[in-house]
Amino acid sequence: MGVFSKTCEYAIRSVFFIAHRTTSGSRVGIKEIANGIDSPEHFLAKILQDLSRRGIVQSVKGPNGGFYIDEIGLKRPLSDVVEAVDGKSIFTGCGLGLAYCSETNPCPLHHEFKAIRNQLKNLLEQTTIADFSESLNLGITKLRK
Amino acid sequence: MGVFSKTCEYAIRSVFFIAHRTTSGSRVGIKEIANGIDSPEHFLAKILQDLSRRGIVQSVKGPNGGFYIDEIGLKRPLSDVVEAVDGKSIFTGCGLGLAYCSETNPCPLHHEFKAIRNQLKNLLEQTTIADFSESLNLGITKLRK
DNA sequence: TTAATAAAAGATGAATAACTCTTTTATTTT
DNA sequence: AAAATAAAAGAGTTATTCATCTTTTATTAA
Repeated sequence: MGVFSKTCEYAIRSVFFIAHRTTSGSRVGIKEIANGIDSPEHFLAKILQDLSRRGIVQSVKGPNGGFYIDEIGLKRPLSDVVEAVDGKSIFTGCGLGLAYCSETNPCPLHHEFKAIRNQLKNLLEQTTIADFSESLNLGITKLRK
Repeated sequence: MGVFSKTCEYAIRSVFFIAHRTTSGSRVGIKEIANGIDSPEHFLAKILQDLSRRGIVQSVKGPNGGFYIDEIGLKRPLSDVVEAVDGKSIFTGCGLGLAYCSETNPCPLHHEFKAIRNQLKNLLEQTTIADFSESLNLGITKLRK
Protein backbone atom coordinates (compact mmCIF):
# COMPACT_ATOMS: atom_id res chain seq x y z
CA MET A 1 0.00 0.00 0.00
CA GLY A 2 1.49 3.25 -1.10
CA VAL A 3 1.20 6.72 0.33
CA PHE A 4 -1.08 7.66 -2.58
CA SER A 5 -3.83 5.65 -4.28
CA LYS A 6 -3.02 4.13 -7.67
CA THR A 7 -5.31 6.72 -9.22
CA CYS A 8 -3.32 9.49 -7.57
CA GLU A 9 0.00 8.01 -8.67
CA TYR A 10 -1.17 8.01 -12.28
CA ALA A 11 -2.47 11.57 -11.83
CA ILE A 12 0.87 12.86 -10.54
CA ARG A 13 2.88 11.01 -13.17
CA SER A 14 0.64 12.23 -15.99
CA VAL A 15 0.78 15.82 -14.78
CA PHE A 16 4.58 15.67 -14.72
CA PHE A 17 4.56 14.11 -18.16
CA ILE A 18 2.22 16.70 -19.65
CA ALA A 19 4.15 19.59 -18.10
CA HIS A 20 7.36 18.17 -19.47
CA ARG A 21 6.11 17.38 -22.98
CA THR A 22 4.10 20.47 -23.82
CA THR A 23 5.39 23.94 -24.50
CA SER A 24 3.15 26.93 -25.21
CA GLY A 25 0.40 25.98 -27.65
CA SER A 26 1.29 22.30 -27.99
CA ARG A 27 -0.70 19.38 -26.64
CA VAL A 28 -0.16 15.73 -25.96
CA GLY A 29 -2.67 12.90 -26.55
CA ILE A 30 -3.90 10.36 -24.08
CA LYS A 31 -2.21 7.44 -25.87
CA GLU A 32 1.16 9.09 -25.69
CA ILE A 33 0.74 10.01 -22.04
CA ALA A 34 -0.46 6.52 -21.07
CA ASN A 35 2.51 5.00 -22.87
CA GLY A 36 4.91 7.55 -21.44
CA ILE A 37 3.98 6.90 -17.83
CA ASP A 38 3.07 3.23 -18.23
CA SER A 39 -0.58 3.43 -17.19
CA PRO A 40 -3.81 1.85 -18.52
CA GLU A 41 -5.04 4.20 -21.24
CA HIS A 42 -8.79 4.19 -20.54
CA PHE A 43 -8.30 4.46 -16.81
CA LEU A 44 -5.97 7.40 -17.24
CA ALA A 45 -8.54 9.02 -19.54
CA LYS A 46 -11.01 9.00 -16.66
CA ILE A 47 -8.47 10.53 -14.31
CA LEU A 48 -7.55 13.30 -16.75
CA GLN A 49 -11.22 14.02 -17.42
CA ASP A 50 -11.58 14.66 -13.73
CA LEU A 51 -8.43 16.77 -13.47
CA SER A 52 -9.67 18.72 -16.49
CA ARG A 53 -13.04 19.39 -14.87
CA ARG A 54 -11.24 20.65 -11.79
CA GLY A 55 -9.02 22.93 -13.86
CA ILE A 56 -5.76 21.21 -12.96
CA VAL A 57 -5.10 20.37 -16.61
CA GLN A 58 -6.61 21.73 -19.81
CA SER A 59 -7.82 19.86 -22.88
CA VAL A 60 -9.07 20.38 -26.42
CA LYS A 61 -10.88 17.82 -28.57
CA GLY A 62 -10.34 16.99 -32.19
CA PRO A 63 -7.26 16.83 -34.43
CA ASN A 64 -4.16 18.29 -32.83
CA GLY A 65 -6.10 18.20 -29.62
CA GLY A 66 -4.96 16.69 -26.36
CA PHE A 67 -3.95 17.78 -22.89
CA TYR A 68 -1.79 20.65 -21.72
CA ILE A 69 -1.28 22.73 -18.59
CA ASP A 70 -1.65 26.51 -18.67
CA GLU A 71 0.63 29.08 -17.02
CA ILE A 72 -1.42 29.20 -13.84
CA GLY A 73 -1.51 25.42 -13.66
CA LEU A 74 2.25 25.11 -13.88
CA LYS A 75 2.62 27.30 -10.83
CA ARG A 76 0.23 25.19 -8.82
CA PRO A 77 1.69 23.14 -5.96
CA LEU A 78 1.63 19.39 -6.26
CA SER A 79 -0.69 19.29 -3.26
CA ASP A 80 -3.50 20.55 -5.52
CA VAL A 81 -3.22 17.42 -7.65
CA VAL A 82 -3.13 15.12 -4.63
CA GLU A 83 -6.07 16.85 -2.97
CA ALA A 84 -8.11 16.74 -6.18
CA VAL A 85 -7.74 12.96 -6.34
CA ASP A 86 -7.24 11.63 -2.81
CA GLY A 87 -8.74 14.48 -0.79
CA LYS A 88 -6.95 16.22 2.03
CA SER A 89 -7.40 13.51 4.64
CA ILE A 90 -3.89 12.41 3.77
CA PHE A 91 -2.62 15.60 5.41
CA THR A 92 -4.94 15.56 8.39
CA GLY A 93 -6.35 12.08 9.07
CA CYS A 94 -5.32 10.02 12.09
CA GLY A 95 -2.61 7.42 11.48
CA LEU A 96 -4.62 4.81 13.35
CA GLY A 97 -7.91 5.67 11.63
CA LEU A 98 -9.53 7.13 14.72
CA ALA A 99 -12.18 9.66 13.70
CA TYR A 100 -12.01 11.71 16.87
CA CYS A 101 -8.26 11.72 17.37
CA SER A 102 -7.11 15.29 17.98
CA GLU A 103 -4.67 17.45 19.91
CA THR A 104 -6.76 17.19 23.06
CA ASN A 105 -7.70 13.53 22.55
CA PRO A 106 -4.62 12.13 20.82
CA CYS A 107 -4.07 8.54 19.72
CA PRO A 108 -0.79 6.86 20.77
CA LEU A 109 0.90 7.91 17.55
CA HIS A 110 -0.67 11.34 17.17
CA HIS A 111 2.26 13.65 17.82
CA GLU A 112 4.83 11.53 16.03
CA PHE A 113 2.59 11.22 12.99
CA LYS A 114 1.81 14.89 12.94
CA ALA A 115 5.46 15.73 12.41
CA ILE A 116 5.82 13.29 9.53
CA ARG A 117 2.58 14.31 7.89
CA ASN A 118 3.53 17.97 8.09
CA GLN A 119 6.74 17.20 6.27
CA LEU A 120 4.81 15.55 3.47
CA LYS A 121 2.39 18.46 3.42
CA ASN A 122 5.21 20.98 3.17
CA LEU A 123 6.91 19.05 0.41
CA LEU A 124 3.77 18.90 -1.69
CA GLU A 125 2.74 22.48 -0.98
CA GLN A 126 6.09 24.07 -1.54
CA THR A 127 6.98 22.43 -4.81
CA THR A 128 5.18 23.42 -7.98
CA ILE A 129 4.49 21.26 -11.01
CA ALA A 130 6.91 23.48 -12.94
CA ASP A 131 9.67 22.74 -10.42
CA PHE A 132 9.45 19.03 -11.12
CA SER A 133 9.13 19.60 -14.84
CA GLU A 134 12.51 21.33 -14.71
CA SER A 135 14.22 18.44 -13.01
CA LEU A 136 12.75 16.18 -15.69
CA ASN A 137 14.24 18.44 -18.34
CA LEU A 138 17.62 17.97 -16.75
CA GLY A 139 17.19 14.23 -17.15
CA ILE A 140 17.74 13.59 -13.47
CA THR A 141 14.46 11.89 -12.84
CA LYS A 142 12.33 9.51 -14.82
CA LEU A 143 8.66 8.61 -15.02
CA ARG A 144 8.43 5.21 -16.62
CA LYS A 145 9.09 1.70 -15.46
CA MET B 1 -6.48 6.68 2.20
CA GLY B 2 -4.43 6.32 5.29
CA VAL B 3 -0.78 5.47 5.74
CA PHE B 4 -1.76 1.97 6.88
CA SER B 5 -4.48 -0.36 5.60
CA LYS B 6 -7.63 -0.68 7.70
CA THR B 7 -6.47 -4.16 8.66
CA CYS B 8 -3.19 -2.73 9.90
CA GLU B 9 -4.92 0.02 11.85
CA TYR B 10 -7.00 -2.57 13.69
CA ALA B 11 -3.88 -4.66 14.27
CA ILE B 12 -1.98 -1.78 15.85
CA ARG B 13 -4.91 -0.65 17.95
CA SER B 14 -5.61 -4.18 19.19
CA VAL B 15 -1.96 -4.76 20.07
CA PHE B 16 -1.91 -1.55 22.11
CA PHE B 17 -5.16 -2.57 23.75
CA ILE B 18 -3.96 -6.06 24.64
CA ALA B 19 -0.65 -4.76 25.97
CA HIS B 20 -2.49 -2.24 28.08
CA ARG B 21 -5.17 -4.57 29.45
CA THR B 22 -3.18 -7.63 30.29
CA THR B 23 -0.69 -8.07 33.07
CA SER B 24 1.30 -11.24 33.67
CA GLY B 25 -0.96 -14.27 33.37
CA SER B 26 -4.16 -12.44 32.45
CA ARG B 27 -5.83 -12.48 29.03
CA VAL B 28 -8.44 -10.48 27.22
CA GLY B 29 -11.17 -11.85 24.92
CA ILE B 30 -11.90 -10.90 21.35
CA LYS B 31 -15.25 -9.31 22.21
CA GLU B 32 -13.69 -7.01 24.75
CA ILE B 33 -10.87 -6.05 22.41
CA ALA B 34 -13.22 -5.39 19.48
CA ASN B 35 -15.40 -3.24 21.68
CA GLY B 36 -12.42 -1.48 23.22
CA ILE B 37 -10.91 -0.42 19.91
CA ASP B 38 -14.19 -0.09 17.99
CA SER B 39 -13.55 -2.71 15.31
CA PRO B 40 -15.72 -5.42 13.71
CA GLU B 41 -15.38 -8.45 15.96
CA HIS B 42 -15.09 -11.24 13.38
CA PHE B 43 -12.77 -9.26 11.19
CA LEU B 44 -10.50 -8.54 14.12
CA ALA B 45 -10.57 -12.24 15.01
CA LYS B 46 -9.02 -12.99 11.62
CA ILE B 47 -6.36 -10.37 12.13
CA LEU B 48 -5.44 -11.64 15.58
CA GLN B 49 -5.35 -15.24 14.34
CA ASP B 50 -2.73 -14.09 11.87
CA LEU B 51 -0.75 -12.10 14.43
CA SER B 52 -0.90 -15.15 16.69
CA ARG B 53 0.44 -17.45 13.97
CA ARG B 54 3.29 -15.00 13.45
CA GLY B 55 4.06 -14.89 17.15
CA ILE B 56 3.28 -11.19 17.58
CA VAL B 57 0.55 -11.99 20.10
CA GLN B 58 -0.20 -15.15 22.09
CA SER B 59 -3.53 -16.85 22.68
CA VAL B 60 -5.16 -19.63 24.67
CA LYS B 61 -8.53 -21.22 24.00
CA GLY B 62 -11.26 -22.11 26.46
CA PRO B 63 -12.53 -20.51 29.65
CA ASN B 64 -10.34 -17.70 30.95
CA GLY B 65 -8.67 -17.85 27.58
CA GLY B 66 -8.02 -14.95 25.25
CA PHE B 67 -5.12 -12.95 23.92
CA TYR B 68 -2.02 -11.63 25.61
CA ILE B 69 1.48 -10.54 24.69
CA ASP B 70 4.51 -12.16 26.26
CA GLU B 71 7.64 -10.45 27.56
CA ILE B 72 9.49 -10.75 24.27
CA GLY B 73 6.48 -9.44 22.36
CA LEU B 74 6.22 -6.34 24.50
CA LYS B 75 9.78 -5.42 23.59
CA ARG B 76 9.10 -5.78 19.88
CA PRO B 77 9.11 -2.59 17.83
CA LEU B 78 5.83 -1.48 16.29
CA SER B 79 7.39 -2.01 12.87
CA ASP B 80 7.05 -5.78 13.44
CA VAL B 81 3.27 -5.43 13.63
CA VAL B 82 3.11 -3.20 10.55
CA GLU B 83 5.38 -5.49 8.54
CA ALA B 84 3.38 -8.56 9.54
CA VAL B 85 0.20 -7.03 8.12
CA ASP B 86 1.14 -4.58 5.38
CA GLY B 87 4.56 -5.89 4.43
CA LYS B 88 7.65 -3.73 4.27
CA SER B 89 6.90 -1.98 1.00
CA ILE B 90 5.61 0.87 3.10
CA PHE B 91 9.21 1.57 4.11
CA THR B 92 10.78 1.04 0.72
CA GLY B 93 8.27 1.42 -2.12
CA CYS B 94 8.34 4.33 -4.57
CA GLY B 95 5.94 7.17 -3.77
CA LEU B 96 4.79 7.28 -7.38
CA GLY B 97 4.41 3.52 -7.67
CA LEU B 98 7.31 3.07 -10.08
CA ALA B 99 8.72 -0.43 -9.76
CA TYR B 100 12.19 0.43 -10.92
CA CYS B 101 12.62 3.72 -9.11
CA SER B 102 15.93 3.71 -7.27
CA GLU B 103 18.88 5.82 -6.22
CA THR B 104 20.39 5.66 -9.70
CA ASN B 105 17.06 5.92 -11.53
CA PRO B 106 15.03 8.13 -9.22
CA CYS B 107 11.48 9.35 -9.75
CA PRO B 108 10.81 13.08 -9.36
CA LEU B 109 9.91 12.65 -5.71
CA HIS B 110 12.47 10.00 -4.80
CA HIS B 111 14.82 11.86 -2.52
CA GLU B 112 12.16 13.91 -0.79
CA PHE B 113 10.10 10.79 -0.12
CA LYS B 114 13.06 8.86 1.12
CA ALA B 115 13.60 11.34 3.93
CA ILE B 116 9.97 11.18 5.02
CA ARG B 117 9.76 7.42 4.79
CA ASN B 118 12.92 7.02 6.81
CA GLN B 119 11.37 9.10 9.57
CA LEU B 120 8.36 6.84 9.64
CA LYS B 121 10.63 3.80 9.62
CA ASN B 122 12.66 5.13 12.53
CA LEU B 123 9.57 5.98 14.52
CA LEU B 124 8.13 2.49 14.12
CA GLU B 125 11.44 0.73 14.67
CA GLN B 126 12.53 2.69 17.70
CA THR B 127 9.33 2.54 19.68
CA THR B 128 8.29 -0.71 21.31
CA ILE B 129 4.76 -1.89 22.03
CA ALA B 130 5.57 -1.50 25.74
CA ASP B 131 6.50 2.14 25.23
CA PHE B 132 3.05 2.91 23.89
CA SER B 133 1.39 0.81 26.53
CA GLU B 134 3.00 3.05 29.13
CA SER B 135 1.65 6.22 27.63
CA LEU B 136 -1.78 4.58 27.60
CA ASN B 137 -1.38 3.81 31.29
CA LEU B 138 -0.72 7.47 31.93
CA GLY B 139 -4.03 8.21 30.26
CA ILE B 140 -2.44 10.54 27.75
CA THR B 141 -3.61 8.75 24.67
CA LYS B 142 -6.78 6.90 23.74
CA LEU B 143 -7.75 4.11 21.41
CA ARG B 144 -11.46 4.37 20.83
CA LYS B 145 -13.65 6.68 18.78
C1' DT C 1 -20.07 19.61 -45.40
C1' DT C 2 -17.97 15.31 -44.91
C1' DA C 3 -14.39 12.55 -42.91
C1' DA C 4 -11.06 12.10 -39.50
C1' DT C 5 -9.42 12.91 -34.97
C1' DA C 6 -9.37 13.01 -30.02
C1' DA C 7 -11.43 13.85 -25.60
C1' DA C 8 -15.98 13.29 -22.76
C1' DA C 9 -19.26 10.40 -21.01
C1' DG C 10 -21.64 6.20 -19.78
C1' DA C 11 -21.89 1.46 -18.78
C1' DT C 12 -19.76 -2.57 -17.41
C1' DG C 13 -16.28 -5.94 -15.60
C1' DA C 14 -12.34 -7.70 -12.61
C1' DA C 15 -9.53 -7.65 -8.54
C1' DT C 16 -8.70 -6.61 -3.98
C1' DA C 17 -9.88 -5.17 0.60
C1' DA C 18 -13.14 -5.19 4.16
C1' DC C 19 -16.38 -7.60 6.69
C1' DT C 20 -19.78 -11.63 8.32
C1' DC C 21 -21.38 -16.08 9.53
C1' DT C 22 -20.96 -20.98 10.77
C1' DT C 23 -18.50 -24.94 12.24
C1' DT C 24 -14.57 -26.98 14.53
C1' DT C 25 -11.04 -27.57 18.01
C1' DA C 26 -8.82 -26.83 22.39
C1' DT C 27 -9.23 -25.90 27.27
C1' DT C 28 -11.33 -25.50 31.67
C1' DT C 29 -14.68 -26.10 35.23
C1' DT C 30 -18.20 -28.75 37.33
C1' DA D 1 -17.07 -37.37 31.48
C1' DA D 2 -20.15 -33.45 30.25
C1' DA D 3 -21.06 -28.74 29.66
C1' DA D 4 -19.40 -24.29 28.91
C1' DT D 5 -16.11 -21.17 27.06
C1' DA D 6 -13.26 -18.98 23.69
C1' DA D 7 -10.11 -18.98 19.84
C1' DA D 8 -9.12 -21.32 15.09
C1' DA D 9 -10.57 -22.29 10.74
C1' DG D 10 -13.33 -22.25 6.64
C1' DA D 11 -16.59 -20.41 3.57
C1' DG D 12 -19.01 -16.96 2.28
C1' DT D 13 -20.74 -11.66 1.24
C1' DT D 14 -20.24 -6.67 0.43
C1' DA D 15 -17.87 -2.59 -0.85
C1' DT D 16 -14.27 -0.19 -2.99
C1' DT D 17 -10.68 0.41 -6.11
C1' DC D 18 -8.86 -0.40 -10.40
C1' DA D 19 -9.54 -1.15 -15.20
C1' DT D 20 -11.93 -1.82 -19.90
C1' DC D 21 -15.09 -1.11 -23.62
C1' DT D 22 -18.49 1.48 -26.33
C1' DT D 23 -20.88 5.54 -27.69
C1' DT D 24 -21.17 10.51 -27.98
C1' DT D 25 -19.59 15.22 -28.64
C1' DA D 26 -16.42 18.76 -30.09
C1' DT D 27 -12.94 20.32 -33.32
C1' DT D 28 -10.23 20.47 -37.44
C1' DA D 29 -8.80 19.76 -42.10
C1' DA D 30 -9.71 18.38 -46.70
